[in-house]
Amino acid sequence: MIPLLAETFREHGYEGASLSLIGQRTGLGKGSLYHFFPGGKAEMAEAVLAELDAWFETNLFHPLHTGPDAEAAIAAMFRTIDSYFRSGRRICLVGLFALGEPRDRFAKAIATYFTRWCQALASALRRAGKDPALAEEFVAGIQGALVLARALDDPDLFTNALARMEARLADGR
Amino acid sequence: MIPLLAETFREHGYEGASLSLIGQRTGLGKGSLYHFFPGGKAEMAEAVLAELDAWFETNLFHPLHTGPDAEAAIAAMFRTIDSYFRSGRRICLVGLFALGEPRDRFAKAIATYFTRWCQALASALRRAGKDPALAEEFVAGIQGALVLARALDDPDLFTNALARMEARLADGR
DNA sequence: GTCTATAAAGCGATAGAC
DNA sequence: GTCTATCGCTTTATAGAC
Repeated sequence: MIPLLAETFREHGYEGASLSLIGQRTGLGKGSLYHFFPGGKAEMAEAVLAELDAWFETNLFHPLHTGPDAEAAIAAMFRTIDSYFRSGRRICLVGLFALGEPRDRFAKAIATYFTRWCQALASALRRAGKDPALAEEFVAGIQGALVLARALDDPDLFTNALARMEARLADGR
Repeated sequence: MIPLLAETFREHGYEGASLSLIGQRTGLGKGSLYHFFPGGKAEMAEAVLAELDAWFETNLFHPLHTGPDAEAAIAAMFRTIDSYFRSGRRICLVGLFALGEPRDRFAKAIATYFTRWCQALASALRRAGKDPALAEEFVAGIQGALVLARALDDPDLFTNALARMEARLADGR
């Protein structure tokens, strides 16, 4: 259910994902949708952001913070990210919301997502003996690579960008 | 006229910029808007993208390609970019369009923008004796930094990101 | 050229039968 | 819980007076 909503928002944006479109994708009528989400579309988006937040917390931030081998945790992050964003064929919903109109409405969830990502990565970098300032650079690099990959319709741009970041770490730069 | 349209699309997105909102910002009624742009909103966006393309060609791409001092041209690009994006307080309209729904409709203009930027920067990097592969990395880094700065409502993130890119060049990395 | 009025369609949201 | 029907509003776009 939530994944279907997430995919609809990802592909059409918050405004572009009309209730009728959401109904088609989920196979539910408006009555059912408002039964599960009395708050309407805004509540659907909140639910999506909450689930997304939980997923990243479990699969990315927690391992980065607590993984015994920090270097391995960072390498695992790059693999997880490549898989999550379908090697550049999928965009970041939070990034899309951040750039667009819905930013103000979901400002807290958006800010939390990026703050936690940067902090978790910085923590792992520190423990791995690398420059923690790279965290912002990598998170921004990932977001930018998603923009570029989608703009040029070339998913390889994303995969290559991830590879270059890992190479920078290996070089000790 | 076009700058007013551009700012409205930047702040509200393609779908969020309704004709009534555009009318408010430009001070024109719908009759006047359709007089100048018979194709409606799509034609307004096309005009904005065309003007934007011309601006970047003149102020960024051309200097990067033909500037006698390639290193100085790259430094000038960073200054121009910082000014254009209001030190992180303004987002990139093309990046926003690329991530969102209007991507397919304006695919050509979007792809051209990023392709030319990467090519121009790669050309300057090559002539400056740097790694031309950094071009994609920097363009993506700029886009990602704009996402992050807006997500966290912290323009300094953008300025700092630009500074780190320049530092990487100076270090010969 | 710029305005008002209006058409036709789609939007989010609600009500109520089942 | 799920559906259909509907409300009120906004949207893009057009028509026509001035």
